Amino acid sequence: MEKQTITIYDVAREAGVSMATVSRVVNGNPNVKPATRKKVLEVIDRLDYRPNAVARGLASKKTTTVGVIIPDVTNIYFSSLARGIDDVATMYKYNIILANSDENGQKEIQVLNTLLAKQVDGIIFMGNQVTDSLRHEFQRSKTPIVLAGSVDPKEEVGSVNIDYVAAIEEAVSTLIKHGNKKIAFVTGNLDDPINGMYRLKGYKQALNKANIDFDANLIFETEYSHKAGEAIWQKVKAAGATAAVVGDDELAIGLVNGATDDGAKLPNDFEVITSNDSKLTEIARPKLSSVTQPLYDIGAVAMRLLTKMMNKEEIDNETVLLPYGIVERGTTK
Amino acid sequence: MEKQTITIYDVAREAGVSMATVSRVVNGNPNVKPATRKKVLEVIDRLDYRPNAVARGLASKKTTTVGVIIPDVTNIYFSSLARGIDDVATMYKYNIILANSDENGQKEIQVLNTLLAKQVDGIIFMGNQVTDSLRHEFQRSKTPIVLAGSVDPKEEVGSVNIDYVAAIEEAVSTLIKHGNKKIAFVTGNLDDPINGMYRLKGYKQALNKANIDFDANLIFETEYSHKAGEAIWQKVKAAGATAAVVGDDELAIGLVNGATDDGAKLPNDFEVITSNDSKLTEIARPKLSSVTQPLYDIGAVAMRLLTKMMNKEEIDNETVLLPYGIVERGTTK
DNA sequence: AAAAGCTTTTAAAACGCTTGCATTTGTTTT
DNA sequence: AAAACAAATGCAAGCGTTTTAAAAGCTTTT
Repeated sequence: MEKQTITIYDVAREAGVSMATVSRVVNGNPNVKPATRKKVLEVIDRLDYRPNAVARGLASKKTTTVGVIIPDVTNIYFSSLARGIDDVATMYKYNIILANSDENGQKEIQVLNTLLAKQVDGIIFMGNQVTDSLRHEFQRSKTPIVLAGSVDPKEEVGSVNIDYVAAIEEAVSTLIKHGNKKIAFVTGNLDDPINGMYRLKGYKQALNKANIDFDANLIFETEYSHKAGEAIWQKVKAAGATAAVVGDDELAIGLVNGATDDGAKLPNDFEVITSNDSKLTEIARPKLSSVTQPLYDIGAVAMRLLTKMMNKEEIDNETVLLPYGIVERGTTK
Repeated sequence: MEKQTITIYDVAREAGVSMATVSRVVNGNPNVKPATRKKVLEVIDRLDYRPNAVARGLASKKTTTVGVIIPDVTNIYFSSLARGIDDVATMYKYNIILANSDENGQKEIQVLNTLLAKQVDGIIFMGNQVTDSLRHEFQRSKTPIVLAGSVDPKEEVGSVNIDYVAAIEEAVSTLIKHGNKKIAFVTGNLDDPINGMYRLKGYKQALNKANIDFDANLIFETEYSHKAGEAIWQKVKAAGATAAVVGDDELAIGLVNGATDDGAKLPNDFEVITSNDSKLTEIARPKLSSVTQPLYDIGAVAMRLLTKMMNKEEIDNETVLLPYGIVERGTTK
């Protein structure tokens, strides 16, 4: 008893029409007499027919599937975006192939290639940098791509982000306004333009406006993890910082916990503003002050943008910036 | 200038062999003379040929894609499993179609159907209950399915879990040993057999062994969120509980934060043991004592089991239980 | 009632690959 | 050197749809 699949051909025979007609009713093509449609629908129902999407994909050259390259699903920042992506994908009848890349350039390229082999209709990429080899692959395939919460300085591909420069400038200015002069800049990989270019730029601009000299000793590059945050506290403290802007919530909590466990009282002894406003910020104690970002929306808008590209619709702006804000919670005075 | 795809046929022509031969080298079939293989490989490289997975899928009836139904990627418990799933999927050359279900029975069925339409080779299901209609769909399709961190009391489908009964019994016994008599049982939906059957059973068994009467007022059913945890603190307190076992880490942190914000000092005024040992337990302050589960491994083993099923390999045991433990951190004396 | 013009329906050719079977080529045996 | 066998390759029939061009049915017009 093998997996006995029933095909469009069976339906056609049973209904006494041609495959083409069945195909039309399945696809909602209006050129079908209501009576015929009804008859076919009945047979479909009776036979419990389910169109084979693979065959459809081959014939129509559309798979209604999009690839999503994500550094790590386990990181709440990215999983929040992913949720937004999946929801609007579903809304537009697409499915998502999710692939973790660990921000490893080689894996990214490999994954990208298998996604293209699978004929995805589009791709959403999250990751730190769009390397040249990656851009090369993007170009080669004519498949639409949009970056979500990720940036391509050359702006050659669509993307959805917030204005990281302005956001961090505002965060740092807030910290300065509170009287801090030595503010640590704690982020992940500086090769990521979000960190090494935009956020850093915002940081410098804020210092500049306040006539504070830039001090390279206050720049800390580490990984996005709680442990890394705890570990870096001693260094931050040793550098004499009285506050920090941090590029990732988990990292920020690590720093806060490192400080607290070390006897510091936040926000009086030390202030922190983090960057992602994930739900972790409300979970931590004290609650984290943060740049706010519409995480879910970044994913949702990115996917929406992608649907437009896949449909070859007119697009006014391929690089969209969503609004950000600053919330002060327990880690700022 | 349309997306000009080059096919196996082009390669065959250029290399002066038949499609069959090209297919063989692409698929690593050993029946090809090394010299021919080399020649074909060169052409493939030169033409930058990339086999169309959709066509392959249609011809071979294998898509090397598995469907993953997940309640919510944003929940760290599930995303940890998902990470394990994806990693071993990649290891075995599979890709993953990820679909959020919100534990909504209707969405689950719908998603399941589109996954089957896409001809996935297998399915990993995470969700609270395997309803009859779901089981019906499982049965109907001959596609292999395994549950990860989810349970089917009827044991009709493969699954990977820990022994929830024993784990919670041990957790509660620990709390009893610490002198607690009124222990709250705080979880999500009791319709989920993990909560309503297994964990609850473990809870009752522990009470029973200690000759403590079961008190229905100490059972709290809510949703898996930080907010819900904060909210339920007052009720837990009002019920006179001096400790709690909690079914989800985010929920547990909510409860802990609710207590702490209310002036309670943990663990002396109140003890908590949570269930999932996700990274949140280390992030929270005080750190959460917890039942430990190998989250990543549950996903990984589930996927490994699925590969065996897809390969029709012999399987000794379709319902596997992984080891659990108890770690006492800051929320127990 | 033939001509015109629509609306429906059908036939059959793709889509790009895998695979069973037949054929060809090459190697051993006798 | 013919016979037997093994290795390598080619042929062609699928796989289950979509889609285009052509055919068939109906209505209206004249």
